[in-house]
Amino acid sequence: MSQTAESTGPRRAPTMADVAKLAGVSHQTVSRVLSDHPNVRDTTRAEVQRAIEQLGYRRNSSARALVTRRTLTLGVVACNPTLFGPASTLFGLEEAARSEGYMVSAVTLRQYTAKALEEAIDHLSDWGVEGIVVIVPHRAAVEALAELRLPFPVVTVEGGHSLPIAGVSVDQDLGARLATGHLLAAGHRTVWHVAGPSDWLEAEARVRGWRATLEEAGVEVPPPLVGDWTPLSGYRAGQELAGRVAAGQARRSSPDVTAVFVANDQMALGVMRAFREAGLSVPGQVAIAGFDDIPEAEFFAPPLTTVRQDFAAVGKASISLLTRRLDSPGRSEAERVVIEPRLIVRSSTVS
Amino acid sequence: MSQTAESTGPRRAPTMADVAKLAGVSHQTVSRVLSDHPNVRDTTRAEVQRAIEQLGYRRNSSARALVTRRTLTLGVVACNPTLFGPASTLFGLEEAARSEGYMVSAVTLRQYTAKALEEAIDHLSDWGVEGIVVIVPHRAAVEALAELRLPFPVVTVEGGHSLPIAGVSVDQDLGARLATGHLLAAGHRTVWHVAGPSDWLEAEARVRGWRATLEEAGVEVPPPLVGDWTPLSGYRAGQELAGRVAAGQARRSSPDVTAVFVANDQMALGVMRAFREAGLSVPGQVAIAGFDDIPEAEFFAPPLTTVRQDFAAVGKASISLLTRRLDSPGRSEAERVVIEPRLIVRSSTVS
DNA sequence: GACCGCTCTGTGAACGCTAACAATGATGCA
DNA sequence: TGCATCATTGTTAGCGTTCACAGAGCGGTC
Repeated sequence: MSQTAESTGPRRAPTMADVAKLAGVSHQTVSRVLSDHPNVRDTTRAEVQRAIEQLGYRRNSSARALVTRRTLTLGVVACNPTLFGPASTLFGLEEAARSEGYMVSAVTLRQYTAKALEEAIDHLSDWGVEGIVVIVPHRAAVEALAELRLPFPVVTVEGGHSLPIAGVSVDQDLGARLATGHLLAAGHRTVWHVAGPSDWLEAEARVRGWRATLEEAGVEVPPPLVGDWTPLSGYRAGQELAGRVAAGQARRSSPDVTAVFVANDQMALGVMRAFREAGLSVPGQVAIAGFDDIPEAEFFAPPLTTVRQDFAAVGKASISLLTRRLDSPGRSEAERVVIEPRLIVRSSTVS
Repeated sequence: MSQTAESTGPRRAPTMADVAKLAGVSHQTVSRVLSDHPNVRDTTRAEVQRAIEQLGYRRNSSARALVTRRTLTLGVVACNPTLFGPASTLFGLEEAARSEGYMVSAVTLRQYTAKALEEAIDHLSDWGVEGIVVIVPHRAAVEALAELRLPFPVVTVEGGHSLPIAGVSVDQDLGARLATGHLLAAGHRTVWHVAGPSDWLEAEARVRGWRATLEEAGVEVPPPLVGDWTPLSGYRAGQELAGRVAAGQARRSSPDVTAVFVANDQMALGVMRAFREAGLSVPGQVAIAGFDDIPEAEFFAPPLTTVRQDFAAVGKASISLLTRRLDSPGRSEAERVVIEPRLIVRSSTVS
């Protein structure tokens, strides 16, 4: 009861020659039919089609790639596909690639070292990808990437603007300004910040936008706390902040904590838990804004004001940047696409 | 300032023949060095290695695949890589595949129709995958899959047990029993259930486990509510349940709502929001348990009791199942791997 | 010294496809 | 009718590997 039919033996996959013989034409004509070449008589084409279906023939991609020198495969190096951002980007990216006729192969990274990145890229090169998208918004990784002289085009996602690599990114600075400005407009004297890890480019840009907004408004800039994107680290930062609220009137060394801009929604969740445990009401005593707009954010207690990033658009854009490069290998300037984020106001900042 | 060096022109990638010429040996010897064949003199091997490095030579995977008839590529069809489960599975799976020397190419599905599934598989076949993992725990999809007679092995993830396809799954029934049993043990008269969409196999299995536990305990089985995995649908179900609590003593047609087992954490979040808005305390008036243990669950308000699934293990197991099949094509029985879930008790069920 | 067996290396032929060119027949037009 | 043109098809030669086999050289055994 094996899957192969009858007793024909192991029966190898049919080849173009088999189809040709059955249809009574040359293999080249079969090839022409498959690649939609115009100069094939309709009756011949039909005959070939029938033979193809009858045999269940499929073109051998390796043979094809060998002679055309095109594998039609794109590689992706992703940091952690469990995070909402990278996962969504990957989703949009794969769809875009498929619709342009490419296959995408992904490699995930456990560590963000130059070595791990090189290994990942090596692995992809071994399989002959025509280009890669790197979704590792980590300073060290992007710098290592810039050093590498690769024989195919590379596009980064959130790779920053300082290095000469093509890339797509959301305007993190603007996002941070939207959130911080929103809190200031609500009447808060200043806005505290729980940042992401300092070696992440996104984290850094969000700090910049937050700081600039405060400085432009001429208000005091409190020292930012630093987390690692996880709810737990947000929880720790929240405890620290709650402590300051409690100290309150007593200690006048830093401004009151009445508003916090947290660098991502997961950490904001942790911060809110800490506040809850400390008996602080949100937004009554402290207003909180996050970043990302993960699907859960709307249902947090209270629903979280946050900055939405269109990750699907990011994925799509990265593919179009990459394929554009593949089509015209001449261009070498580092093209950049920037996508605008949007502020989503919910009840964690307005009562 | 193009990426190619000097004025050597477009310069094609070096081939085995180039390496052979430089090292003063035949291409076959180069091949032997690359595949670690024992019968090569050490000095020769070193010479070849040096030539390889000097030229920056890489084996052409297409040519290799053509002659060996092995693409060393595995395909994955995933439903929605934005969900925590599939994403984590993919993560573990990719890592396992890579360590076994395979590349993985993923295709994502927007719709769960037989047609979409077939297209996805077609796409993968076109690129010559040696086998595929299907992460689409949807009844229609799995049934369609069972109909397909594919020329390569297929492994499902959460594909149910009714069909003769190899697969890996978490024991959903057990998970539901753990959660429901936990709530009964805490003294609740019965446990309500917010289920996932009925055409999802996981949802169905969780309903089964929940119902069986109640029946075995000899308590009344309330009618299950149905959501679609999203927090919003959980919110709606929560409103419905909150209404019943309010009706309370008045209406005796169904048992009191004091405990709810929700089929995933995201919906549980929605349920909790609805309860909060209705002024119901968790776990004071109603206890809630979820399923999945997403990273956020621990920081919900209150932290959520839930069932943890080891998705990384699922991914790993699916690859080992698949590669085992590739290595011994004879076996055709539908092997199944079942992974045990674990109950994580937090304060949403105990005060 | 003839023979065997072993190690190391090279030669030639696939693998299944596309590209380039050649060949055929039909058609158009002077 | 003759010649150029075009549509349609076939033939041949690779693409860069690996596999199967052959061959050279060497040491040991009887």
